[in-house]
Amino acid sequence: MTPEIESFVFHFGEMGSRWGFNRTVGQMYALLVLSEHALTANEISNSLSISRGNVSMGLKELHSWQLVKTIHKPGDRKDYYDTNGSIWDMAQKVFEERRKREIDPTLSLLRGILLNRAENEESVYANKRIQEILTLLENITQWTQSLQSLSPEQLENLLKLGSGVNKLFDFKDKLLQKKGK
Amino acid sequence: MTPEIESFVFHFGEMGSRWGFNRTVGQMYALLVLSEHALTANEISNSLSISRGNVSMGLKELHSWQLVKTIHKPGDRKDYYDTNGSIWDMAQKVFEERRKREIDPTLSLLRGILLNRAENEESVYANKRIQEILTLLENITQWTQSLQSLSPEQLENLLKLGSGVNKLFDFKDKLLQKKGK
DNA sequence: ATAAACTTTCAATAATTTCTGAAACTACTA
DNA sequence: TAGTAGTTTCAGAAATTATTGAAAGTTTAT
Repeated sequence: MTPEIESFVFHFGEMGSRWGFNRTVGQMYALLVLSEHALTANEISNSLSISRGNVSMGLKELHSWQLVKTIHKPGDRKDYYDTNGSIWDMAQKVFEERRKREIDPTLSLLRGILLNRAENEESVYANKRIQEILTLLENITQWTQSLQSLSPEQLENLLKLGSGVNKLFDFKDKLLQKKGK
Repeated sequence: MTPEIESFVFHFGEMGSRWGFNRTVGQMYALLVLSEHALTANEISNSLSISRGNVSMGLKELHSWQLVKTIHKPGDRKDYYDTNGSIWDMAQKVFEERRKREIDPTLSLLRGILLNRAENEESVYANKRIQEILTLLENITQWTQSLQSLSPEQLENLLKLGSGVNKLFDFKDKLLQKKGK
C-alpha cells in the first residue's frame, strides 16, 4: 500500500462509523475501491492486519449492502472480492440502505401511533406534532425513491444543476400559474 | 407521559444512534418536541429517569446542533428548554450537521491526497478512483447547500413534487436541446 | 470416503461509548 | 459575606459494540 492509499483506507475506517458501518468494514471497502484487481479474503486480512474471521464478517456486511461482489477464477478455489458497481451506484446503495434503517422503522411507528390514537385532551398537541413529522418523513421517503428512479447520468446532471434547481423550480411555478389562469 | 408519547420517546432513543446522537439525547429531543411547554432540566431528568448530569450533557449537545433553545422566565431562576424552530428547520439542521461530520472531513482528506500525489505507476488507478469520489462528494455538497438555500415552503413543494422531478428534468432537457439547435 | 483448501460462526475478550453522581462551579439574594 | 438554587464537569462504572481465533462447516479433487 502506498502512503496515499494507506491514509485513504484509514480515513474511511474512521468515517465508516459515521456512515453506518464499523471501522474494519470501512477499511475493507476503501481498500477494494482503490485496488485495481479483486482481492482474496486473506490478502485483505494481511494488508489491513485484521483477523481472518473479522474479514469474513465484514465481507458479509458489505454483501448485504450490495457493495461488493464475489468473483471466481477458473481453476482457483479461492474467492476473490471486488467492489460492485460504480461510485454512483455505491452512493445510491448507501442512501437506500440508510433510508431503510433510519427512516422506515420510524414511519411504521408513527403510523401505528396515529392509527390508534387516543383523543384525550392531553394528546392533541402531541398528535399534531407526530402528524407533522410523519408528513415530513413520508415526503423525504418519496423524494429519495424518486431520485432512485433516475439513471446515474440523470442523477449526476441533477446534482450538477445545484442551485439551478431553484430557478428551474420558479420556472415550473410560473408555468403552472399560467395554466391555472 | 401518555403511552403514545412514551413509545415515541423510546423509539427516538433507539433511532437516535442512527441519526448521529446517543440514546438519551434522542429521548430528550423527542420529549421536548411533544411537550407543549418548555421543560426544566430536572423535569427532563425525572420524566426519562436519566441522571441530572447526563441531561446537562445532552442539552449541551442539542444546543450544539441548534435543536433546542433556553428560555428564561422572569422571576424564575430555573432554565427552561424548548425545541428550536419547526420540524423543517430541524430536518435542515440535521442534514447540515451530518454533512459537516460525514462529508467535509473526507473532502479535505481527498483534496490533500490529490494535491501532493505521487505520479508513480502504482498510484495511477488509485488516484483516478479518488478523483471520482472527490467529484461525487463535491457534487453532493453543492447540492445539499443549494437545497438549504430554499425556503421551507419551496423545499416542501420540491419534496412533494416527488417523482415529478423526473418529468421536470426531462422537460428541462428538451428546453436546452431546443436552445442548442 | 477422505483429505485438502478454503470459509463461516461464535464464545470469549478487548475496546469504545455512554451514564452516573458527587464535587466544583456560577449567579443571585438577603 | 454567607447561603441557597441552580448548572456543569469529569472520573469511574456500566453497557454496548467490535475483534479475535479456534472450532465447525463447505466444497472440490482424488
